[in-house]
Amino acid sequence: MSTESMSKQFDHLEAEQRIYRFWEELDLFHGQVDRSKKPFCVVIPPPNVTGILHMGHVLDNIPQDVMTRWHRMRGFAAVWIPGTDHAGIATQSVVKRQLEKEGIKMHDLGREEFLKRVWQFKEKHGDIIIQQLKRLGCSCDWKRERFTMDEGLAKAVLTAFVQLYDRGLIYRGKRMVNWCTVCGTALSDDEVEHSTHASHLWHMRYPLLDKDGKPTNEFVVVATTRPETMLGDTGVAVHPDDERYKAVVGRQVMLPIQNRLIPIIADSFVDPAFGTGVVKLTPAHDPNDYTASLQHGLPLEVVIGDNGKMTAAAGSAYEGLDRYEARKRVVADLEALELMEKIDKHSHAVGECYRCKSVLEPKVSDQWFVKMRPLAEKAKQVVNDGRLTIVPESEKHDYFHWMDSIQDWCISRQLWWGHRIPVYYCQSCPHIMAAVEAPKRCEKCGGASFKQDDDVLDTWFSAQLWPFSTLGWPEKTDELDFWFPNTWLMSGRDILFFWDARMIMSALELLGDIPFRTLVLHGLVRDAQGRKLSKSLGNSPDPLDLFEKYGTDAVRVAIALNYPMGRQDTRLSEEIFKNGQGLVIKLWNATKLFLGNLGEEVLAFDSRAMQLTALEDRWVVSRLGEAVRAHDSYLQKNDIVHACGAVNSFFWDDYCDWYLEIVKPRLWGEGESKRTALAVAALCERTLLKLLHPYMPFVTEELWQVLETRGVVDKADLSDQRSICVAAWPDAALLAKDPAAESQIDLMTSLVRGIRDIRQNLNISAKAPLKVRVLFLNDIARGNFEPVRSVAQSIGAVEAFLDHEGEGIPAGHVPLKFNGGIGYVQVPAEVDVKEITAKLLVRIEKLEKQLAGVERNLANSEFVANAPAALVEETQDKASELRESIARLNQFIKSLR
RNA sequence: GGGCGCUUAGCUCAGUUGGUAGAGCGUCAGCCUUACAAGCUGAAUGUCGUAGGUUCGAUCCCUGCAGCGCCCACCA
Repeated sequence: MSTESMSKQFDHLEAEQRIYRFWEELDLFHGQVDRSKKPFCVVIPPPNVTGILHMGHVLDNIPQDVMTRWHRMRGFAAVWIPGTDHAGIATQSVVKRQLEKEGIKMHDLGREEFLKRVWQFKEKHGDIIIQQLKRLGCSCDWKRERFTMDEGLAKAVLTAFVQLYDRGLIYRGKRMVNWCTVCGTALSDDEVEHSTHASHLWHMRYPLLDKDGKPTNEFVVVATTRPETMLGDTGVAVHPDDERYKAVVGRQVMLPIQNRLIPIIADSFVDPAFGTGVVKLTPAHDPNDYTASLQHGLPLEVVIGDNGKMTAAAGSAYEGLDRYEARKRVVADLEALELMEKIDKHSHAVGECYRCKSVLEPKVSDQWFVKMRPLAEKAKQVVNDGRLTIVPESEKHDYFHWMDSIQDWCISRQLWWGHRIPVYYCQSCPHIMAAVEAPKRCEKCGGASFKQDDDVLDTWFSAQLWPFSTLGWPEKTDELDFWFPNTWLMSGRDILFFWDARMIMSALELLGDIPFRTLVLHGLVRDAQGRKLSKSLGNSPDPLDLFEKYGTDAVRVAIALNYPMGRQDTRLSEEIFKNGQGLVIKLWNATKLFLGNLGEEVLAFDSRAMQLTALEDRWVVSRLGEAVRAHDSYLQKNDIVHACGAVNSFFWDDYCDWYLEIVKPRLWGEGESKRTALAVAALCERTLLKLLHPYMPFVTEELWQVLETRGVVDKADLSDQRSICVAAWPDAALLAKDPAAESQIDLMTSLVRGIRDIRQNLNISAKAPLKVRVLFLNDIARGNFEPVRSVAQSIGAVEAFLDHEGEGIPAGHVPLKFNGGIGYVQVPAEVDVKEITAKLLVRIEKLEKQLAGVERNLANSEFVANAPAALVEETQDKASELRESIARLNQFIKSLR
């Protein structure tokens, strides 16, 4: 590509997919076990197989791609393992709904046929999210793509189950669990979301019987938030020490509507201060009541069915009614019976399903559980002793708290889509067996007939194995040996407990090691008003729209520069994407400037052997090295914002705004000076493209190819030249710091800025030549000035710099301060004296304010006595400096009159 | 109910061994300067949430208060 054909801007719509195909053809992302290199392994948090890309994925995956690309370029044996999650509940309900649209009921179809349909659905839609991750530029090893229900992973899941079962860490038990009536399955405690609802506290009268079981005119009044459950009451409880009710303990009440006699018992779980101090007991539908019923031998009466509708036991008047409809009905019926004492307003928290948001019902049922206590202890240990790092550290607090209050994990789900629990019930005896493969004979009785458990496992059960199941566990593979533990894991804060914590526990238990060395958690993105992104609010931009509008590189770099580090969430606005786009354009144009001046020449240089004499060349190389060092040290600390920011500000502020502006005259000229400037610019270009590549992979690849085809070659750069993806990361050691050059350029830029400031203040045009007298603080400053004299002259449009001699401000000059001395700019005759005076007075006022502050400190004897000597001295210098400046300005104003 | 975080320029946010504040965007002013007007140059703007405490000195450390947010939680 020649300069002429380098288009005006980067056509991201045309280029991105072409470039991604190019990478795939070269097979650059396939990680190989290579023991001569250091391993780097990241596993993607597997998106739902039927999902589509949203901003959450974008947020998750950009840092992973940045880290993977960075390590790959740094010569690690890097692999980023992709894949998808079968997402039990979500996928099953999508397919179920789809079938219903066709008028097919899932249960009519039967388990086997239904699963066939889900697989078909998966085959059809499973690739969408993968293609979208490619659009995002993710450099995943697609040859290692996995699915949580593929053959290998299924084996891992069953093996894990059997091992935990054999160690006594998995058991079956009758418990009260959270039941989602919409999804039709039990959930774990972590899948419950609590939210506060404004509701009522119904006070209901239960007619009291006397000691002999005869009706009385008395009542006990119970308070409840769920009146419909009274149909299943099998008792009433009061606190044993509650004087108000001591007399009635042991007596019975007539449960209204049901007309059933139920006992009044005493139990200390009752809070006498709440409501009336009397609690109705519905053992089948309340966890506390269930516990109490076990102690007091109360029966279970199930009145709400699995589908959220009232059962036959609720009575024929209620059977089949939705639970909320039944609530209204019960309240009305009790009112009609004059048994409703009062209804208070009351707000309380209810548990909701994290998937479908419907209100959960407590339900007593047989479920499978994992014993978490022993696992949690080990998981705390590895974080405590620093083997596993959590970033940001503040999240450790939540982690430990969760581990400390952990309950056993309900892993059985009453679904069809998922890993079927590998437990077999002998049909000839009560023995049950857990096995990866269906057993042939019963260990106990030798029977050959088995029934497999109907339930499937929680999706998070398979997800927790992801860091090692994707590497081949339970087989002893080379990959597992090399890449486990994973290097690094990035996830949103919202799945710390669902996923991250459980991976830690299962890896420790099953492999005896941590799953990854560093866990990095990020916050969420919100919209410009600070609201959560959600479909219903319509405030969640489609990432693909953003890619098309701004370019994927622009979106990526914008996210990187605004990443929600730590606990803070980040607000997204179109503004940041526009800025990202600006950076892409700027990079494009800087390269265009460089190539435009290269002409048809071939530029083969050796950066290691370059003898830089021009000050700006030495300076920019020094700054470049500083940028590499800053970037790497930030990214080492997982600080993507500052890492990317360091490169960004070098590129824009140092390279474009100063270096390129300074060397333009050299580029327009001829000869060695031009060649050197081109070589330095080429070094900067090549280095910048590499530094920016993890953030902006597409445009940097495009420009890298342009430089390659134009023969811009650094002989010192032994990069693999096929693609920037495998180019060698810049070596900061070759870009040594040059303090002399830095302070010289610093002097120059501050001087030029001072002159520009005066031009603006006095309305002197940018090009009008000025005469400037300079007075240096010392010989060092004078020495620093000489090499930059001509540069400052051209950049500052200065006709001549003259040495200032003598006292005070020369007549008709306005003073400025720079890092190294004082300058006096000769004021052209046509400038308005009044205007200058006014502006100077403002400046004097500011200086005087500052001086007052400093003098106050110095007047304080305790400050002088206690502050470090160096600070006191510094303050004194500052005071005299300020006094001098004020005096100078006053003198100048006088001289104008 | 328990725990945690946040409060800094008009907006979004940086700011660690405590030494009176920064960036980007926006605003204003001047520039179409042969890479880029999606650009360049410059300017203005802050009792660092509030009341105390420690200190010579507090945006920073401690305490109370207010507002916002997050996580955890079976008072019916």
